[in-house]
Amino acid sequence: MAVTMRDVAARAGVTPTVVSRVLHNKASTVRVSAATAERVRSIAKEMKYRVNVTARNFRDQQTMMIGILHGVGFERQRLSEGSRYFACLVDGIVDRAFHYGYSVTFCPGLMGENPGQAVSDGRFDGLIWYSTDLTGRNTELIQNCISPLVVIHSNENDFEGKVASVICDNYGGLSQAIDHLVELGHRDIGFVLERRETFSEALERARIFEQILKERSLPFSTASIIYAELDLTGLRNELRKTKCTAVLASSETLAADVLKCAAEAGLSVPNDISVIGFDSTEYCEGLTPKLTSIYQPLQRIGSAAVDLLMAQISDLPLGNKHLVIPCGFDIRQSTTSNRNNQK
Amino acid sequence: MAVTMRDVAARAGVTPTVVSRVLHNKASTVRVSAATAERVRSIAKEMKYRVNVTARNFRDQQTMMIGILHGVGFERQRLSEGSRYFACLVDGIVDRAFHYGYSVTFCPGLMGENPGQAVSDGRFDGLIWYSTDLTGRNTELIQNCISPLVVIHSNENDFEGKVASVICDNYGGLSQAIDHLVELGHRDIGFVLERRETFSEALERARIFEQILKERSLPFSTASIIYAELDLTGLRNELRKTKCTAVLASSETLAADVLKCAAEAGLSVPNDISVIGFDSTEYCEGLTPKLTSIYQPLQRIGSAAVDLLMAQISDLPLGNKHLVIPCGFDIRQSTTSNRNNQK
DNA sequence: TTAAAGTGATATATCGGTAAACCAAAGGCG
DNA sequence: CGCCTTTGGTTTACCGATATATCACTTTAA
Repeated sequence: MAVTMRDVAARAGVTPTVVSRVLHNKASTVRVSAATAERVRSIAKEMKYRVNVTARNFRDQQTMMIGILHGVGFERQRLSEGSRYFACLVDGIVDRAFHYGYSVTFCPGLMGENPGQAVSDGRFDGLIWYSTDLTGRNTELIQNCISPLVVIHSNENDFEGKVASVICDNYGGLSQAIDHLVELGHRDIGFVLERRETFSEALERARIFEQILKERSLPFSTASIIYAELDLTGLRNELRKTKCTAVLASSETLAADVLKCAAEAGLSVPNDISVIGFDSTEYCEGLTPKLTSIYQPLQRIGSAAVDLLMAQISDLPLGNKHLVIPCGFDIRQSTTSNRNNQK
Repeated sequence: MAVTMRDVAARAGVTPTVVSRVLHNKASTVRVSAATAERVRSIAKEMKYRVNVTARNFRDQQTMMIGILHGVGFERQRLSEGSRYFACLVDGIVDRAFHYGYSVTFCPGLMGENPGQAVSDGRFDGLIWYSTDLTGRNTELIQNCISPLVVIHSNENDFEGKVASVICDNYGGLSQAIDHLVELGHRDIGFVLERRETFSEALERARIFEQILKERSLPFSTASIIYAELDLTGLRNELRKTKCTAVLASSETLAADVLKCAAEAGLSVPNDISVIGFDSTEYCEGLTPKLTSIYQPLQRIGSAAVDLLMAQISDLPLGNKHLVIPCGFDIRQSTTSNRNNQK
């Protein structure tokens, strides 16, 4: 059906080997006359020859394919934010992989299996494991994986340093936010968390929040963590009675809820209370007041993971196999009001 | 490195052919003694043999891989909604493809190229083209594509009926919403659109909205389309002066804006004005009042596309190659207030 | 007793590309 | 003139799985 290298070779009156050499510029190592090369090239073009990628990959014992392991349906949990997280991460991964000539494939079904299996099955050259659940059995599977693997996560688990990983610098991000507030004169700072929160990342952030307050010798008590129920009445009351003059919210939508409740409670943002969110999408710009936010550069996290993976696949010496990507911080109106807001 | 069929065969004292037969239950067509079969099976298991997928695919001249063609960075446009659209669609596609034993791969770089190329290159067995931009050159490329291809889109372009496609029944969805409003006694119904909207789907919905109103002999004028700027002041005024007693918003976030502006304008929802959004995520549940919404069953759209594609790949006769997936409609408080709200 | 039918396995060829080894002819040099 | 080197190729083998053809050896039927 398709035009093969043999077809081109026949028409050019040479052997497939010559065609292969010409078409991949191996002329530097092996000798092909300029005339022959030109002839082969033009015939190949004329016949619209294209390499059969599967054939080459088979021969080279590679796949030029990266697998993304992730849980099934995780994006249904927190639809909007999870989806964005997913989409941006994938965007970063796909983009960078493409740059290396690699494609990216999904394999949700493989989650929970031995992750290296898919690689040794010849499906992928390497894997990116992306999940918020890095506990129990998963930890074990990941640690024992002998295939090229990079884990993208957010918690402290470092798999005894064995597994390459990309994490986001929540500590740095929160530090920036808190320092920003302190500079503005705040001392009583709260953290808003959803009561139903099982999302480990939010809990992790709350933990780090506490740590930083203590490091800065800022007041921390049980009252520093404010819980929001699905029904926002409670949050409204909490805000009304809290002595915090600034709060961080564990997510963007939660921050939006805080803004809403503050307004309902008759509190002016940022004059009565300053608010900082997590994740800085255009959504922040649409809120009133515009929301100051810490954010994770998701695309960069994705591309960094690919870089780490490629180093493993190519057996390059990789300097640091545990990348910590700094968080971004966008200052907007919810902490600075009518001063200039950056960006 | 990896255990091959030859290794297993050698240990079992048979030829690779026998191993192949045993491991794929071809015993029905070819004869293998029960004893040999058992021996081979246990040795294969003991040696942890797994087929080399690339090798088999090469031999069978297939890839067991579906490619998703989509624009680069489209999800940056309307971050939250685009991401969700993307994530859910992909979820549906991946899930269903997996069910057929297929994997799904991204190839953003191929958008704009001849889509069939990737298939004839032996990269994929078929393609799903997913884009809001199905105009101009893309139309031509799609029409001339000879490879298995399914297009997921929303506009009327049917490519002369040549190309298999999945579209969402915007007409049906909007009809339900409008009929729902009419049943509640509304006659003056508006459609809220972002002024900056280039998102063809929203424009398409506005067009259908107009059509349905006319079919129902409901009043339609230029005032029936309400434009929202990024700054919501205008929208607030529009709502204040509109004579519409109900509005549809072209997206979920826009509907949220409408709720907000209505509140600011002193209008009670749904008593003074009823609001219906597009897309029904948990976000709708979090709004006050909870938002009645039309929605696209994105996962289903994705899986339907895979079904169509598989039929083409397997050369099965496919009954209808133009699937229209019905929209869902969730009635909540923003149209019915304190009556029972479904689900 | 012998040909036909059945059983259980082997040998071969192939998918397309390419590295490695090999080789014929032309040119260079003492 | 004979030997060595360079040039420009060709031959061969292989990656792993598997369909197809083939082949010994039984068993059965006439």
